[in-house]
Amino acid sequence: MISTLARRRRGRPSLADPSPAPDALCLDTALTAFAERGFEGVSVRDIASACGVSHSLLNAKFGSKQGLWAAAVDHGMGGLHRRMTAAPTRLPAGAGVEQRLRAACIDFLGAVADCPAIVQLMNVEGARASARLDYIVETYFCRLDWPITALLREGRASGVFRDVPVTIAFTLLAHGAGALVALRPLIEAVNGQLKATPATLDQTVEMAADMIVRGLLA
Amino acid sequence: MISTLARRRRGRPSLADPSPAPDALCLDTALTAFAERGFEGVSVRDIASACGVSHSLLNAKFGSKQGLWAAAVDHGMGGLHRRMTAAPTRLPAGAGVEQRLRAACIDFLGAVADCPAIVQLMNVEGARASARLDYIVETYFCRLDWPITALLREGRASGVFRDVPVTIAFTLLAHGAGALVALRPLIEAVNGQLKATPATLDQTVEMAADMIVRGLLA
DNA sequence: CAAAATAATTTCCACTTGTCTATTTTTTCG
DNA sequence: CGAAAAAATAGACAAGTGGAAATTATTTTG
Repeated sequence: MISTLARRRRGRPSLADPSPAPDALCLDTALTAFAERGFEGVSVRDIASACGVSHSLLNAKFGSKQGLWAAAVDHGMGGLHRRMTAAPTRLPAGAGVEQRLRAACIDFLGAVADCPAIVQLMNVEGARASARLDYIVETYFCRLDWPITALLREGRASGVFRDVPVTIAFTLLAHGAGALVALRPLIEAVNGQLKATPATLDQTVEMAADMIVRGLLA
Repeated sequence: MISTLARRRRGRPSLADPSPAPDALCLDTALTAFAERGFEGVSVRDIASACGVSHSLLNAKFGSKQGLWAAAVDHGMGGLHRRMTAAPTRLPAGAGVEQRLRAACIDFLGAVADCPAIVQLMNVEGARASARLDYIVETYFCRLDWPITALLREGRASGVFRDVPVTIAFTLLAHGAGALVALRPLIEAVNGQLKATPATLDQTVEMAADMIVRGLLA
């Protein structure tokens, strides 16, 4: 099944022309659509018209709807992973693991706020077993080598954090605090139609990160 | 829009025959399907054949696909709300708000584990604004009068908990800890294919509830 | 028991879906 | 230039969709 999902782009790379821009637009559009409405709730034609191309082009480029989905997930996951491993917030030298985890959580939630689709996608695909879920997990969650999980392990090993499994702490962060920024339509509706400003969003992110770190302290 | 979603069941109550059982089966099936695959990803025919009736019967009983969705949500929300307000875990007399909140969280997560569809549904519908999201929020989240939110307010007022908005704490519980039991396909895949036993599930629930309560303590 | 009313199914319709096969447009480079 | 190659589009197809009417089965009622 994975091979089916991984096999895409049947055309040829076109040595001279890279032209990555329109592709990225299509993949962003596709990822958002798949994340918000679920795989079966999106049509290739919707995505195509949303970024101004014909549906046949998407099928030609990515082989199938599944191929388009996999390419979109790769695109989004790649961006998130790159951002999470590349730009850690500056901290005073010798900052403890507690302080570093807090900063990493805030970084992570900022990245999710900029691209909520990944969390939304995990919410949608994680609800039931499928070849797509297997693809995501095997491709991106087998080696949970993100900075945050490393910090969780470090803090646990050094006795600063209590003995909480990494999966639990990470899920609380990604799906709990993540929901605060990835499910903004829901949060804003519950909070009474008042749109969240960047300032209140930052405040929310800090509070949520704080709650998680405090919940871990020994 | 709400009137459209709320209007359903055009037939007549049939004075002699209550026959609620098949209806409940259909609504359970529908709720699970809508939660796992999203509104547009489910066909009325799928739901109908899954519970052994014709698709026209569902349309006749609930007016439309939207009506079926609203009825399924009402059914599931009603069940959860009833369970949450009716059966609090027995606690030693004079238990503090911290202990009561921990018990309430565990109760809540147990209810979610028994009916993951509600959390899954909020994950799916909360990702983008829609008439359906408005219906849910206006019908069930305007008055957040669940035991848990009352405890959050009580603990905050009495100074036992820090000054964390109820929305943040509740979201961390419902979507973070909730994901641990509602997104079990994802969690089990990440944890390496080992199916969660009831015992490990209880352990997970307790740890997650513990983390949230600790995160709130002043 | 027939007649009326209700419940449920079958049938139909206009429309959308994914995928495949032409066809047309654009680019490349001798 | 201008032909070969590639990119993009248009069109066709069977399968599936929500909805509503037509039809059959079942129950209620006088």
